[in-house]
Amino acid sequence: MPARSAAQLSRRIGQKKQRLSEAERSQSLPGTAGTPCPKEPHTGLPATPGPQRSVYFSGPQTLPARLGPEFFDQPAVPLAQALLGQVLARRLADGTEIRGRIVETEAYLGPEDAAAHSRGGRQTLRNRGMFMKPGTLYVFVVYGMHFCMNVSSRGDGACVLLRALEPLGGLEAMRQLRGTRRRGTAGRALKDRELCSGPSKLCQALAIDKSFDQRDLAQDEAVWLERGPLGSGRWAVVAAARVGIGYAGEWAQKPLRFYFQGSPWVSVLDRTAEQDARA
DNA sequence: TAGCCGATCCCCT
DNA sequence: GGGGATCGGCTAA
Repeated sequence: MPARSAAQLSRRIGQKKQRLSEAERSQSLPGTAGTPCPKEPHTGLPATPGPQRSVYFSGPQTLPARLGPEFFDQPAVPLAQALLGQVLARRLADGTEIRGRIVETEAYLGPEDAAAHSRGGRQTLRNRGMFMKPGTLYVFVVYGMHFCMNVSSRGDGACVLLRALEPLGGLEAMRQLRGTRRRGTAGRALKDRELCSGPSKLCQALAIDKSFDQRDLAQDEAVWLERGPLGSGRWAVVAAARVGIGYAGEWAQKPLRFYFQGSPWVSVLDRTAEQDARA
């Protein structure tokens, strides 16, 4: 199967990625508590101490860093690049807030893109979120058991897949959420690097499931995007082939995956693309 | 560390 | 009925 061999090749490349030094660990941001949502998962952890309300839902004195609809209203490629360095935030039912900096994305361009679920202009019940307004989430099930999270961009059927995060806050909640669905691995704590280094891993770590499909990232109270303190300015960005789409012919080779060069949090490295980026 | 491969089931044709 | 934007355990070296 071409897709499988491409994925395996990509994984081989990724397994060479550099070790994460302890010094590179990011410190957790202070958590905040908010209004629980009845159907949201609980981590079982006590809500982190701090202000009772998130700054994003508090009084007018606080200046929200939340990214609004205008941020998402750009084509898939620039949006995929602009998302790098921004912070994805999630508030669980028990008030625990989880944050991660986006370090890897993939652009899916719409009907002309043979790798996109919207290829050929096909619009189904499943992929409706791809055709909704920029900033709408498109969450789908892959391989029958994993979720992947996309953000729709400008352009019908175009979107950006979020592939990896650098965990910033709520790491213990992430670890717990990631641990609940793993088979036969009770006892082994996941390393920080294993929490969000993949599209389905980050969905697990942030408790993102199908119920988040078609939500508005610019409006939702349980998941939102914050402007990263550093943006993507201090990192070189690698443009590489997308992962796991070997079936897509020439589209499989197009450099529509973007990640921070040298980031230990990226899911799959592409050394060739990195050399091209340096040249 | 590299490579192999099974799990699992939704959604589309 | 079959494919799939993944993950992680197992084995060999």
